[in-house]
Amino acid sequence: MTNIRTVAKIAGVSVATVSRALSTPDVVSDKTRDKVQVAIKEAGYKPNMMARNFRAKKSYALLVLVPDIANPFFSRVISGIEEAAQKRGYSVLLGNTRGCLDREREYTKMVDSLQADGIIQLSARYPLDKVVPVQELPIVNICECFNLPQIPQIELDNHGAAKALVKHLIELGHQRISVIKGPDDSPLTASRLSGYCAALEEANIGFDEKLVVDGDFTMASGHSAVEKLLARRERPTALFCFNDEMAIGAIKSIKSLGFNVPEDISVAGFDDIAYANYCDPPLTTIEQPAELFGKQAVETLCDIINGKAFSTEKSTLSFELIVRQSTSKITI
Amino acid sequence: MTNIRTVAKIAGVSVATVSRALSTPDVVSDKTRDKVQVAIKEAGYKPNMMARNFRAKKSYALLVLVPDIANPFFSRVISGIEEAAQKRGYSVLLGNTRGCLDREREYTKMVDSLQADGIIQLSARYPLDKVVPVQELPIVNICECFNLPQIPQIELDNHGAAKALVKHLIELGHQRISVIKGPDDSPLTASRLSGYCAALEEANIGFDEKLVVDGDFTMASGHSAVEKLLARRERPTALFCFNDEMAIGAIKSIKSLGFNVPEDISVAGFDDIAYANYCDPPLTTIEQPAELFGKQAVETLCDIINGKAFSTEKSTLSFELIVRQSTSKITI
DNA sequence: ATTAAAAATGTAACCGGTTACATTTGCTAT
DNA sequence: ATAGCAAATGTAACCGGTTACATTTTTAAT
Repeated sequence: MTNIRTVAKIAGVSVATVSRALSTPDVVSDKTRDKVQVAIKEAGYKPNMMARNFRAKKSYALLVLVPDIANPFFSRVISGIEEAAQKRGYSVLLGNTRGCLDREREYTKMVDSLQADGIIQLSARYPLDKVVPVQELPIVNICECFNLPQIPQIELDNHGAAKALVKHLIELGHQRISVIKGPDDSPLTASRLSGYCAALEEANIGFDEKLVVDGDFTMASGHSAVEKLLARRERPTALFCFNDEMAIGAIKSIKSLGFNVPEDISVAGFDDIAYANYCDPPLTTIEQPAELFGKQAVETLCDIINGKAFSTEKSTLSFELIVRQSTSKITI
Repeated sequence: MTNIRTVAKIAGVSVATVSRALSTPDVVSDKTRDKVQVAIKEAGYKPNMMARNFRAKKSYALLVLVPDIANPFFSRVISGIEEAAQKRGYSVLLGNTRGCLDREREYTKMVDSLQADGIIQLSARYPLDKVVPVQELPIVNICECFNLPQIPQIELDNHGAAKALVKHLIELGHQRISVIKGPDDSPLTASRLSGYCAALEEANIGFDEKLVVDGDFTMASGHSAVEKLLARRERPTALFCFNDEMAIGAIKSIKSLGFNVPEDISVAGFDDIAYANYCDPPLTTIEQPAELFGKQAVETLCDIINGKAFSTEKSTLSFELIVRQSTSKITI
């Protein structure tokens, strides 16, 4: 393996000059720079980034901790992360945690051992036993936040989005609006539920806890939740699922029970995954700026890593209500 | 930052002993090992992996080059890669190439600069101008292969899968079977098309090139392809799409034109993405062992990296035909 | 008790860059 | 021509581990 010393020998200069010709070419004379370039070509020299990074005590790698990389929403976020990271000269390390705390902890050690400069976490669990300053463990928490004031967080206006969606349903005449929520340990569940309640309250509709059923963000859970819901005497006329997958599962279930969407029951989701526009009927949902989550996370994390000023205020991104054909005016 | 020398001083031993206590504990006496452990705890020492890897000239990172991380099939493959890599002590670097050759080339340099030990490529383009031995650029090509005999490749039996699927359609009585193929520069297109032809030939059905239309693996392309297809005088009775996304787009289009699936036209896809079981009607398709692709790729790549024996034979994985409700007996 | 062999430990070079500091070279002004 | 300064280059230490080789300690055998 040719190294910088080989190049120096060929060019007839010192290793320092070769190093400078590469990293700070402006301080090297034109003549010398050319000599070095020729020598580099002749030697077939490729700088050893590990050596460079080791010296600089930086890995130039960002670690992404994601509960499930196969989730289409997370995929888009990661796509945004990758693009932004690449632009800034960082590489992206992938950590699929499957929601498992052990794996999160394990991956977090990569920062201690200088294998990653920082972490972007896409789920709501702080990976250490106690919170340390972000300078010590550079971390940005996005999409689903654990609400620690010391940690930079980027989140959708989940309350506002849920409220807007439910308001849309109410405007269509719906009063009995069911919810398939997420797991109770997810902060998304709480904020979307509060948005739901807020919309009901504004319209003077009473909250009925029997209309709220559990889900876990999978299509299968949406499917099974509906069976309970429609077995009841008094059926809801609309159904708000806390993500698109559950809505898709719910629609399948509703149809197989002999009902129609939206004629018998309106269904709405959350996320606007690619498929939402292709299901039958196309899904009314909330669009999230997935790639923007990734981009902002990278920018904030890089600021932290490089000791720049950054805000510990939670950053809130805006949503868009996408009305498609899965919701319609109530028909009696 | 506490380093190995600090620990050595505290423990009252040499740096070599500390290093050995960590990497080859069996050659260190019990007493010394304990002393070192205590010193490590006292110093709060975390080994610097960059230094270790630098010395070993190995990054212990595998680079995954994927054309589109948001593709649900690729997501599953990556999930399999991540799991297998983690088990073997490798981390996973993500390179989203968006099918762009420049980005592939750029990422490939990470191996030259020792930022990655090898590459798993999920698309069919060799990233260098000319092929070099895998020992020089450790690379494994999976899912969609460029057919270079020197490069280890793992692929589905695409010909056999397409043939089995078309045979299934023929057995249901279909004779006019349309195809929405992929881009012509993808080897998947050729092998799946040849499987289609083989099935037709076995059934003595003539090949009609007017039944084959272009697609690009997106839902939108499946949607628009159908419009051309059904505008014709003599409609096909079945449609084989080269992936599930296009099939989903096609189904939407078919329905919006007033036809029913499968009564008027049977539709089949390829990949068995999670959604295939939840669309309406559920999609007949080919299941690919996505995670297994990832696992085998990691194993082969690690063998190459570590100089072990490996096969340059193309490895072929088996598929499964999943018959759901989007295909049915022809009705006339 | 003595010695040989084995086990444990220490010393120091090494990996391939970067960079503080020292030195040399080139340029300008008198 | 020469001092004075800036620009260019060189020397060598340093980053934090690993490991070949040398040395010391322990164990086993006579």
